Amino acid sequence: MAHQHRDYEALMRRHGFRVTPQRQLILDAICEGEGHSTPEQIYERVHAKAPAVNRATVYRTLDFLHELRLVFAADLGGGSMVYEIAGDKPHHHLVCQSCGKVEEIPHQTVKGLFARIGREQGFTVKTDHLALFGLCRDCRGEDPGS
Amino acid sequence: MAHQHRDYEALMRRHGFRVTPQRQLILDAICEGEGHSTPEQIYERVHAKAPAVNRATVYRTLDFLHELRLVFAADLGGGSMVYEIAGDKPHHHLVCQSCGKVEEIPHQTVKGLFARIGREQGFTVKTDHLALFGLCRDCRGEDPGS
DNA sequence: CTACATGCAAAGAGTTTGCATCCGC
DNA sequence: GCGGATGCAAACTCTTTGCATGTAG
Repeated sequence: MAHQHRDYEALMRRHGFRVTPQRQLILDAICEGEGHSTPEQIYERVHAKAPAVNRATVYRTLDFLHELRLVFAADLGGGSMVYEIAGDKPHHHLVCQSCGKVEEIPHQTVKGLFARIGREQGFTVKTDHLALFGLCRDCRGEDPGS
Repeated sequence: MAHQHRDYEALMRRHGFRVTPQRQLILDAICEGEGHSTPEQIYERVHAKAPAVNRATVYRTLDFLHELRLVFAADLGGGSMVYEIAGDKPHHHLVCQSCGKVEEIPHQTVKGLFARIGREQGFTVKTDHLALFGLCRDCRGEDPGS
């Protein structure tokens, strides 16, 4: 299926897990998303190709892929977690509370903070997708009271 | 009821809202928590004093108090939001994924990042309680594969 | 052939909503 | 007394779980 990332099949097998069609379909669906996908979106993409696949399998597989570090998981506050294919450098998100727009923060910007926390508090930050909420360039200034 | 924070009654009335016994009880319960409380914990504290108060009222009131900025809300990943009385300087949290311990990050540590994001990306961060997940001093080094 | 993975259906947690009643102002 | 606030119960969303069946290795 030519995923852009490295040999996920070998990774699964090396850890003693099986490579099933469902796992491949779900991984494909995450890649198709080009960005963040909710479990429901992933389920729908998979379901379009393979109607027999169950929601529970999607949830179980997303946990599984996240544990194998094949996907990133983030809570962008939309009610569901969102998942994204791993492999590129980590990046983080700014979520506008007014218009809902999501923009990225380069890891470079955040790196210093994580390092400082490691140094000063002895805590290793493992958040792979940080989400910060606030007002984007277009919406700030429009939101007086709230 | 001598809350440590400023005149919440006037604030509510100024915005055209009513000061009800439920709202006072819920505010009290948040203060008693001394830290983060889930809606359920708050409900239980209120319910002990006033069994007639309903869960729905707790949820509605927490939203209400958050909108008035009388309480902070944070998602520490425990399944429920957590609420804390506002008024002190903002602070943020490190949540250990191994032992569950929660420690604080001084706002000072995070401030630089928020400022940088405002400067470089034109985005005003409004996250009042940031939560970062990872491994605390005691747990790092213990967690090889995962 | 055996243990891991899946499908199904049901349960579970946390939260929200419609509507009649209540009560603060 | 008017309109916001509450209680109640039901619904709703997202996710998890038990168990029988299926299948990868």
